[in-house]
Amino acid sequence: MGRTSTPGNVAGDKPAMAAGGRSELRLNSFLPYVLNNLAERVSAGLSRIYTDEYQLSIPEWRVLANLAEHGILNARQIVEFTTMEKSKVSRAVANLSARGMVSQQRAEGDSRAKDLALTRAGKALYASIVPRVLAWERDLLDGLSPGEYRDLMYVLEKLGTRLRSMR
Amino acid sequence: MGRTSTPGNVAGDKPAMAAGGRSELRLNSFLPYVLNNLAERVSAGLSRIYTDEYQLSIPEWRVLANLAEHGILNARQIVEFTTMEKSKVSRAVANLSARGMVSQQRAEGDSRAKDLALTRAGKALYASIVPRVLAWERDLLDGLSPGEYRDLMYVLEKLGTRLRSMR
DNA sequence: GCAAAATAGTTGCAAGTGAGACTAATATAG
DNA sequence: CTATATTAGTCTCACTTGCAACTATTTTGC
Repeated sequence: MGRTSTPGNVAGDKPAMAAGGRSELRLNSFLPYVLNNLAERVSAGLSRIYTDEYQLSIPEWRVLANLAEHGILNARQIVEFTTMEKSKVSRAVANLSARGMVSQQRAEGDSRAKDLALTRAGKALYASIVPRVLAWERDLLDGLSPGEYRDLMYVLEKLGTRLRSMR
Repeated sequence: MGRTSTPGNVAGDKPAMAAGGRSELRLNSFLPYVLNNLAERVSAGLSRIYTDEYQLSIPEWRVLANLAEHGILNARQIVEFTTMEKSKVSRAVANLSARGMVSQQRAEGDSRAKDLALTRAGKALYASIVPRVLAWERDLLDGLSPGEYRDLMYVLEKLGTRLRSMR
């Protein structure tokens, strides 16, 4: 599982050119474009599971998943984890709460904040969705070798870090 | 530029498990989640360039870039290239047209369709943006080795293909 | 050659969104 | 302490979006 050889050099070379200054834009090898197109299509494919079958919006699903994973969180923490707007999080929480999936309780020691947690029903909902989305991911990743998968996740992680340090 | 060794195994192993059926979801190694978070943050960072400084919305920028790259296109083709909603494309085209950046002309042989193309002003606008977005991308990619970059683009491409065959 | 289906593109409408004003509570500084 | 700044979360408003309905044209099938 060594280098992922690129048959036909699909991606083209890295646009380094620090000296020499070529400056043409090819969308198919422009990372922001490629990344966004792919992410949107992945999101659209996956979200059909929890929207169609569980009437959860994407923001609601993200809140659900983060609460499932981290236990008790307040809205600000969810904002940090998801990079969603705080108003978006607020509304997603309100909806989930109205549907009895999330409990809210003023936080001890800071009564501005609310401790959010999944209710029993929320956990059950989450538990019923997880296998479906994992299966979907598995299906998507099917063509990737373990090495390719690791490379991918590693580089995405690296880009995320880099991005954090850019502005 | 060989295997991208993963210090500390940031990404975790590929969730293959075809047999054995583990089923826990960890968001930080759940590709759709990681991909979307990254893509959104990349998009937010990059789009500041053409929104703040050129008053272009993201859909408008995408239309502009596709016309610059492919020459004459109709709206349907832009929809294909960008995977944006056709109404979104329609409105972006209308705006660009109103600002004199895009010309429209009924297509020969099919008078439902319109041949869209950049005007001189549209090309000039595009030409002034390209160096900025390329510089931004270069900055983002700075920490990546050429091998990592190729791995990334190759795997993203592969996922895109896979996705197309899923539905 | 014509009726029915398909396609290109626009538009109306309801829902979702982002930005920022706002309320309430807490932290900071002098 | 008290005044000021900061923070958590909600809410309002203007704008964007997605969907479906719609017009106009072209293609298909009989």
